[in-house]
Amino acid sequence: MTLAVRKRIAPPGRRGRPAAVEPEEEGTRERILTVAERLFAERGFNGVSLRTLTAEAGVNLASVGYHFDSKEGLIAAIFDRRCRPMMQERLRLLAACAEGPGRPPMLEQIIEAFVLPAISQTADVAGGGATFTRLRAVLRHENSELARKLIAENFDETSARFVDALHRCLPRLSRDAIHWRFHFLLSALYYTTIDPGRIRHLSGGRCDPADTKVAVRELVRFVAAGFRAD
Amino acid sequence: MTLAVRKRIAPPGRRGRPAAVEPEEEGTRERILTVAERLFAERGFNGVSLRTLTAEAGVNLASVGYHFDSKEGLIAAIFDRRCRPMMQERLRLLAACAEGPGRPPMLEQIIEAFVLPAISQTADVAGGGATFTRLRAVLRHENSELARKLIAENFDETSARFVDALHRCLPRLSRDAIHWRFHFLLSALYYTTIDPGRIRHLSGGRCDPADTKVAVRELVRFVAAGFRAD
DNA sequence: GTCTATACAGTGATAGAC
DNA sequence: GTCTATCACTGTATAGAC
Repeated sequence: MTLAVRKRIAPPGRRGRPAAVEPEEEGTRERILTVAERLFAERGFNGVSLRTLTAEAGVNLASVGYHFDSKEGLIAAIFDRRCRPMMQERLRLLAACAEGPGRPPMLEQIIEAFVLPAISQTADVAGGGATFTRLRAVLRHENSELARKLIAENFDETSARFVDALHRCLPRLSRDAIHWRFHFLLSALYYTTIDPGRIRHLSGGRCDPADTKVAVRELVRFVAAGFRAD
Repeated sequence: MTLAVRKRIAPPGRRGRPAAVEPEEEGTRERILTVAERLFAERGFNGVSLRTLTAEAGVNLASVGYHFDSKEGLIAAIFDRRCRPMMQERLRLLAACAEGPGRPPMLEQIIEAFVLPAISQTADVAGGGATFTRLRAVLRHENSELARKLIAENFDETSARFVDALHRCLPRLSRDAIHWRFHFLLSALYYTTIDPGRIRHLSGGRCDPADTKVAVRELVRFVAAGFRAD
């Protein structure tokens, strides 16, 4: 057994270090969120009891109820913490889209505004983005109803905004066609972040989604052409 | 506990029924494969012990070892049973691709040859195709190393054949570009079969991958245009 | 060849002694 | 807290019955 109990390491303390940007070094709330995100991603939502979770985080069992009401409230907060900044970034980039000389076509700009924040977050291993991506995938196959609800709450509004923008960009397409093609945009984004190993393997290591720049470029090029079909 | 033991029901027998196409009504081997596929899809590979599995199937514990050597051998046989006919169908359709008046362009034919058998199998709920699709997804997130191995063994060769065919079809593209676009083809196919609910939800129910004909048509149109980009 | 009963060695979890 | 005996359960191996 490699468990080794992992005694709660004393927090780094404030010795000589200037005040960080964050309001506090690592509060109970943030600590729970970070540990829960990792554990849920590793063992699934039902695979982690609140007892093991709070023990691992070095906090009291009851603090989950205090900060998040329930276990579902906890995972909802995890989603919120990751999705809110990503959605804001998507909408910021969407608002910045504009036609102009020397700029890519509007369609390419919109697609990039949608995928760039997601791919950047997943690529941010240190910041926990990769963990959250994995958590979403694990949850989807473990508790699809809860996953469906959380994804709807966090992604529906932004997705609708992009569907509208894409339809304004390609007005000759039917609403259904736009939806189908948006679905294939989601496909490319999802599969690229969730299973980068398959293309790496098939290409003998030559194509690697870990190279964010190349991945975004290839994805935008392919999907934009798909949207322009017929 | 709802186990209920399910005493091995006496096989239906051949009473008055003409000899079926299959060699036997339902042998131990087939029974194990079918039950295991369903249980693994529901509870994961590690979530099902050989004891509960054999009890559910109404067979002896040791018969798994006899027929499949090990638990890994069992899941390998499950993959083989589902993948072999699908791969044969893919290669048969690929061989049938040809240019000609009144036929779709070669590129569209190749893409359809790749996706049609997969989507048909997933749509075949009664035949267990949907269960196998779910099993693959669950396994991928539970035991990625085993999943990677099984997917490589069962899909690598056929995929390479299609990559070659696609490159012959679009010789001006680099090998890397072909691989990236094949990756997006896999994305569209994977996401369409694994999460048909998302587009159904976003489109207010108007777009539904359960309509196989429409799904294949939209997928082929989008992906073919993507392959022709630039 | 097919199937069965049973034995075996390894696992994580747990409860009680210290 | 820390060690240890025990337990329930796992996948696998084998000897023998049809």
